[in-house]
Amino acid sequence: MDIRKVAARAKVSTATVSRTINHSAAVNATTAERVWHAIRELNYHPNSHARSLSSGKSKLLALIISDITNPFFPDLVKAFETVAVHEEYEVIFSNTEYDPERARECVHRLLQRKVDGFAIMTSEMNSDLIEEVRRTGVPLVMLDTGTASDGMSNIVIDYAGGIREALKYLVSLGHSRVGFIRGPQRLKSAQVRFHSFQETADSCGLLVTPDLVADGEHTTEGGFSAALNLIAAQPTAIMASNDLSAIGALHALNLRGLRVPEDVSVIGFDDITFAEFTHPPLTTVRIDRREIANFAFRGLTQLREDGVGEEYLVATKLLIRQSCAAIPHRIARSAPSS
Amino acid sequence: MDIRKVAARAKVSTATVSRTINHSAAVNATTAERVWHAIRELNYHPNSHARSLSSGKSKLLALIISDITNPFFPDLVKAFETVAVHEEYEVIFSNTEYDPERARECVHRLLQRKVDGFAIMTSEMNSDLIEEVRRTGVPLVMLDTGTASDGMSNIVIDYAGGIREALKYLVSLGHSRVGFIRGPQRLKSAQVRFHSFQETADSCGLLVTPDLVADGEHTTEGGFSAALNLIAAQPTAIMASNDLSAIGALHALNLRGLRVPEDVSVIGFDDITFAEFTHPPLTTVRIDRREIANFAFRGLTQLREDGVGEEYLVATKLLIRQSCAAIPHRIARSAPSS
DNA sequence: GAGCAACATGTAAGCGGATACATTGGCTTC
DNA sequence: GAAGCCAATGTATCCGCTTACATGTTGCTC
Repeated sequence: MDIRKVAARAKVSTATVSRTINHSAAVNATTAERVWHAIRELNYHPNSHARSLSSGKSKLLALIISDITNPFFPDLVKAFETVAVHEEYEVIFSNTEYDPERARECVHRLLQRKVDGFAIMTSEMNSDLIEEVRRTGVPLVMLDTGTASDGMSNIVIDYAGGIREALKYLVSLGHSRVGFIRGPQRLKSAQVRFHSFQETADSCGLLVTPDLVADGEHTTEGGFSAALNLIAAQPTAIMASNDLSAIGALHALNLRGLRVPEDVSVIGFDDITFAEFTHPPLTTVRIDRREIANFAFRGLTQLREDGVGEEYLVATKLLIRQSCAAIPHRIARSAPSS
Repeated sequence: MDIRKVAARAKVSTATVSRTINHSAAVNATTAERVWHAIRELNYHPNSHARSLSSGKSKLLALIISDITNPFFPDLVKAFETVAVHEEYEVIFSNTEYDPERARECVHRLLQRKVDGFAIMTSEMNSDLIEEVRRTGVPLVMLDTGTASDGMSNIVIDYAGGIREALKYLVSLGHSRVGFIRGPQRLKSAQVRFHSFQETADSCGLLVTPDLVADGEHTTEGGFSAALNLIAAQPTAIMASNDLSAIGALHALNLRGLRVPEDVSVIGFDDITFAEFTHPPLTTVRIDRREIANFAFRGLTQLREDGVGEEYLVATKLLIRQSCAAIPHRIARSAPSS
């Protein structure tokens, strides 16, 4: 079942069939109708490999993420797939498992598939690898870790703004001893969050002693043990670098008999789906993954058209739920009840 | 940069290069080394479309799921991708969004991509569509909704066993008024769960009055309102058709001031990642998604080799956490405290 | 030393479409 | 009515690889 059969059936040449399929304007409407008819009759589906081979376009987009199991990603993947499919692209997505070596393999595999674009939504990617992709000329959109330049666009999330808004909110509730659960400091995105926390704390006159900072690795387990450590410093609030660690913290607090938000307020970051269903529902900073996905797709399209990269800014937004409370005025400076 | 350049560089024919790349035994070791060397020097990556076109194999697998945003799927997708990539396959995955029409589009798109196999892990798929795939001769593995036959394998999850185990556990804790939150009854998997609940209840001498059954649509929102309805029937335990609705139920109960598990026990199904982090941690029935993924991949491989489908059985397992408690003996038959 | 495996390598024909270029026929223009 | 044009379609090449078949080499047997 190939284009020849269709051509024979419709009594035209293969060229005309091809033109019809590709909606070329040069085909007479009547002829086109005859061709479509033959296509339907034969239940013909063009071979995309042959198409890609001769046209040089695969209509395939690569989406590289760290780990689909991390609740940050599913929304992103879904949104990206939705736009892509809508624009007649297929997406191949790949997990790097936070491993630069796997990332390298991913990229190479996908390069062979001649993808028409790379959306790399992860940080574990060596700069030489990125350079390699750049040199191939395949459009490339990065998240946080890129730079808008020739052939590459970058999506920047306003982590700093989010952290600032969140911390100021805590301060407005009367908190002054705020603990922070950091993410892996090798990730730029985690660095920025922590840095922004420190800066905002400074500007608000909060003292950030070392015992108010713990490492949570951006996981629930990490958040759990980090919170356990933080408890000794008797914070009235804990801010986590992401929701997963905030959830871990919630559990640690619960285990220690500390009530949230009465004894300790907790605030997360990302707004994963589940944040709404923790106990109590988690106040957090939302990052809109659909917006990221849309920017990524748009960036790729743009790059294909004029080759010049752009920078896209994704805003964040504080989402107040029920895991933070004001400190009763008269005891605002004392330790949490215990 | 094509195979010709490599051939020239290594001073061999393109055939030899091709053989080398494909690890054909016919190539002399010394020659092969020279070829690999040239490949490395030129940083050559074979064009997979050309490969697929001439070999007839795409090394591409289609994984069709309902919605990556549903926490049941990420583990499955990841595990499937892991085995596939390990065996040099790439996977294209697609969301049907629970929509048969989208499912049809997915299948057609992927048929054009000449995927070497379909893993359809979703139920919203008309039987004629499945028949269509079957006729193409592309290996096909289904979840729950298929039948082991020519060119098609089926993975069967032991929902009934899981429900039975869970309900018997509740009974062993002294519960006799158990509410059930059903899933969408158009899904076979949800039907089976409910049916098994009724059956087990019968065999244990439990009375399942209509007010003890509510529809939760397998979502948190659905579970929430279903639980709200069930409360009127004063159950001592609520069993949900999946974890999402169990989580919704947890919230409803909490909202109504009912403590879990002291006042009402709750039990879920699936064991999504988050089940561990609810408050209290959710007792549930685990379905091992990695096992499903492995079966799916193995099934596809098998089908390619001998074309005859098999049936794979996935066991379920009760996971006791903290959302269920025994009814104090003397009030075992009375209504929950209120 | 002829004959013949067995192995290593080369040659060339597709795989199924896209598309540059050629061809055809009808229509306008002067 | 010849020249020129445009629209519609056809012809044939190429995309980059795999592979059947052809060819060349070596070593072994009798």
